[in-house]
Amino acid sequence: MNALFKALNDPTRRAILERLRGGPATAGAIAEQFQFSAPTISHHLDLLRQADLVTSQKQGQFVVYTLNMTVLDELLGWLYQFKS
Amino acid sequence: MNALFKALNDPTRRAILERLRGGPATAGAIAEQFQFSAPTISHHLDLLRQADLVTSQKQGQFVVYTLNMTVLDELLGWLYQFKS
DNA sequence: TCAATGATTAGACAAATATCTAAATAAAAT
DNA sequence: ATTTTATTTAGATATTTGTCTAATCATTGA
Repeated sequence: MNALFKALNDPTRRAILERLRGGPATAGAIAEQFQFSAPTISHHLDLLRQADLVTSQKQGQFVVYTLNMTVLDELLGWLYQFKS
Repeated sequence: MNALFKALNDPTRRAILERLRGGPATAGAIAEQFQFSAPTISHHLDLLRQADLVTSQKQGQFVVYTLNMTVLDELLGWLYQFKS
């Protein structure tokens, strides 16, 4: 839960998640979208993976990142306790 | 949105929100629940208020904090874009 | 085999964060 | 009036965080 909130507490990482809503993408393709350096984006992707918000598969020299929606259920569950 | 995620990115603040689920409470009553100093809790309450997750009313020398659930809808809305 | 490409790791640094103690403010009680 | 109680503000400090450049690793292509 800590890693989840931590991962979401950054606009760049949230933008990456929104980008992945449109389908999986390589680290490089994701990085192109932002003004930050590739290592910076790589670090953001690492934090997203630590939170289990994304998964990564190596395909040749590329690394493909995919959104993992299941962990969001945990968050939704936490939020729903406040709705009532 | 930034202030919201920032406010949620701390276990103490999340515990404060859960505490307020049981009803409004004074700053002192909230602080008693934790090992941190009163100023520290006051600061956490300030961040929660900045995110509009709580409201505060002064009652005599006390300050009563109340959970504000409406802002959570914004968060739920953001999350739901990923559910489908 | 060697060079190029995609990505991560390592290390540095400035900015933000969580905490504390001490001081200030404000209301209540003596 | 003075003291006590509730809370916040101010200032300090150690830790965490986001970013960068340089270096490394791994795969592909010449």
